[in-house]
Amino acid sequence: MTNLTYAEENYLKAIYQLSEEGKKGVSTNDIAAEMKTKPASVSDMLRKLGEKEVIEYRKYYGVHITEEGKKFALRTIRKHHLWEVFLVDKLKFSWDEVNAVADELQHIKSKILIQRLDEYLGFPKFDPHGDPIPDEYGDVRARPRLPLNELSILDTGQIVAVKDNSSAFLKYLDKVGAYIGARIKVLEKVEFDGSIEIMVDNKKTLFMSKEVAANILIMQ
Amino acid sequence: MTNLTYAEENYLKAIYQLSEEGKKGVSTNDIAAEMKTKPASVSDMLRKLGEKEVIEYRKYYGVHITEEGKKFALRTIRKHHLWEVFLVDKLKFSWDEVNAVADELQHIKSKILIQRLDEYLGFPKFDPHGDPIPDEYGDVRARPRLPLNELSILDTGQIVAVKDNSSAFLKYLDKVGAYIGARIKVLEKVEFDGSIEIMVDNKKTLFMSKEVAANILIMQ
DNA sequence: GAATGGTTTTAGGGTTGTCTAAAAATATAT
DNA sequence: ATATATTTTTAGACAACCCTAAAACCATTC
Repeated sequence: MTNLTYAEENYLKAIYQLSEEGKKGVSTNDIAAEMKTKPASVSDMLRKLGEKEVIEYRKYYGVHITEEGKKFALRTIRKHHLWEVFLVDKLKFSWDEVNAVADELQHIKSKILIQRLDEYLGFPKFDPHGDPIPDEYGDVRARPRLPLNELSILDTGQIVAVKDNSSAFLKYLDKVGAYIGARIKVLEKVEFDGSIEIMVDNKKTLFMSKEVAANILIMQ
Repeated sequence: MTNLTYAEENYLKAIYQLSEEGKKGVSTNDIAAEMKTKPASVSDMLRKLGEKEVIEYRKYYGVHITEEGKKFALRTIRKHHLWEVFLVDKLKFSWDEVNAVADELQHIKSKILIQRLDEYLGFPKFDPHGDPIPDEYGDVRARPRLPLNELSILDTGQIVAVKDNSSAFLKYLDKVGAYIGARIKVLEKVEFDGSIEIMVDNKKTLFMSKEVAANILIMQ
């Protein structure tokens, strides 16, 4: 049975999360940014993770996580989220304080510990940020998805899918930067025509018609 | 402010505990046995801990922990014990399952986490094994001490001091292996003369008169 | 006061994970 | 399609730990 070090667990979790956002192969640079490390270090680690067959690694062509790798990543994510629930529900941490501590706690290896903790917390399905907690088998109870035009002002969420898969529509989304995985926030809704203004990834604002918004699915 | 790695924290905790037992300098071999590692690795680590001034290290002459080092060790011990209480009281672990998990949990760095955990557990003063938990400032609420002859059959404890400090008495204790720090268990009490039979360190049994037992102080 | 036995340290090497600097490969633009 | 820019990988080093084998040291004993 493959055993991963703390660092490997962290990398794998990051790779899984990045690949869930974009759905395509994940780049060395992205991983380096996410892990706050240098691309050279990432290359090194990718080689190791490739040898352990938790990722599929083709030099210069980014990374895909394997089924085995997903299991490991989801296990770490499950532990991270359960500890977050513990910190908020039991120890009265505020939701913005928990991430750093959970980053350490997520590596504790005892399986029975996590089972007991899960039970103690009442088998929670979502963490304090609303992210779903994978179950023991790595299954995730997905949050309901809403068309973007049904959100209210100041609502936030993440683009998880599109209804219209026409190439023209996807091309448009690509151009404006509204990719799958983007974090959005509704800044303005125009009553007259239903068009909205959103903030994408806390970086740039974007206007779109009601028709476009209706085809973008948001997970809150 | 000095920062210690996980391994350094583990060594320091072991050194502190060994030095509490024997009161003299701690030997490289003893540390290696305690840490389940090799003497050569210990030498390496002692050099590092010496540089960080948490121990006083004279080559070939064993080790003394410094005041600074004690603080670190007590902090780790406090965390270890608090997590043990959490595992037993909240997650329903049995007292013999907790040590391995607590060995991992004791390294989690967040100060506020430990404060909140302490509060959540009701500021416990003793861990599930009866060992006292150092407070935030490293102070330990000592357990009441009893003369060995006042224990009952099957009572357990640890030799923490002797009343009679005569060299003859200490020599005798040394010879029979009843050193400070030894774990004892009362196996038999003879009504007639008050003499008792005890198990020392789960290794060997020992008979002693009431007079001798009365001079040995036990912490339960 | 030398020889012996046990303990401790040094020397040298392996793994994990990080870095900088330079080389190699890919992507983009004219 | 070739030059340029960007991304990614390799090379070489370093720190933290651990190991084995050999050397150095200490404490006895004769």
